[in-house]
Amino acid sequence: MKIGELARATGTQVETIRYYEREGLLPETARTEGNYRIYGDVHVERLSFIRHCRSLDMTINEIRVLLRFKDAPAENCGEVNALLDAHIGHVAERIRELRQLERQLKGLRELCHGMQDAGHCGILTELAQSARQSPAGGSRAVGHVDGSHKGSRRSRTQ
Amino acid sequence: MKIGELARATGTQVETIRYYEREGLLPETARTEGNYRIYGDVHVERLSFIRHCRSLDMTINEIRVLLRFKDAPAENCGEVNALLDAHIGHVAERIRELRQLERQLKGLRELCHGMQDAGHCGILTELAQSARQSPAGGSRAVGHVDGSHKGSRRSRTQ
DNA sequence: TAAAAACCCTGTAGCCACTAAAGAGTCAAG
DNA sequence: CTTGACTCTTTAGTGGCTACAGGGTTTTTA
Repeated sequence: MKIGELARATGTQVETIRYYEREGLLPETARTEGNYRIYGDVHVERLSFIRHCRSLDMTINEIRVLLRFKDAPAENCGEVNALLDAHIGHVAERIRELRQLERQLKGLRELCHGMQDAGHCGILTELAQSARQSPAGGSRAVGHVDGSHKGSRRSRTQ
Repeated sequence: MKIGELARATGTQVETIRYYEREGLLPETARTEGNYRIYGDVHVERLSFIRHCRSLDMTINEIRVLLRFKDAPAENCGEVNALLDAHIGHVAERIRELRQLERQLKGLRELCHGMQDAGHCGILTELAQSARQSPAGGSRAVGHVDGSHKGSRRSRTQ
């Protein structure tokens, strides 16, 4: 099959497939005479694996590690468990951070309900105070979970 | 004061201050004879405002809107409330997504507790299945809240 | 059979909010 | 007068794609 078919079979964009190849997640394939990439079932499975991992918000590097184990099935999979545990930890931590952030934002929102002039708006006044400990973007945790933007993008493009 | 002092006064990196100037969040300031930027208390307040907003995970564009209202205090602040409500909505939505993600990851983790060989690891096997509806990176919501990576960075650099 | 449409190729630039680094200039202390 | 701390501008990098531009190839349609 050609790249477009693989894209349709896995719900991936064509450019993304070529990107994964550049990144070494997918192998370089054979080409047709006209220089088109040719894929088979093995590629569908591998790309599904990658996309499934991405839907679980793993990074490309995390996926690289998992693929190494997939490619060497005799190895012990303890490291797979460790990677997953770490990832779960990061997600849990990000949830804690966002909950804290939500509390702060709601507290801020309480400061202005009316439609008065911006010069007396409690929100703007409060925000102008020197920032205290910043819990969301500025905490000191180890995780690698994103801030509050950028999630759920595919919806807008697909 | 010079840029380094402003940086210390607000807990911001020097490069970030210059970046905000380029982006138009901070005004271009007067310079010394030696071409050094000079700042005053007004800049400390404005930069504190910006950093406080960033610590609440607002985007540069959202902050731009808030600054417009700060700069025009006679305007009605209803739009400030609307912006904040939208932001709270995005954060709440990202929390829901991450909770769902956490459930999925824990379910996956249940599939392998032992230290068997990777060829029989339930996790790798499951991940190789065709991806179903992806709830985290692939949902179709409107929010702009990040995935599970990249949060809490300042810790590692400061 | 020829034209049009659909598909594919490579390479490059953009997104966001910074961060880092190169290479040069300025200034204060010893 | 040298050292070192500070500052300047410009450029490139981060992640995970996405979106062109400018071509070539294949398939469909008239």
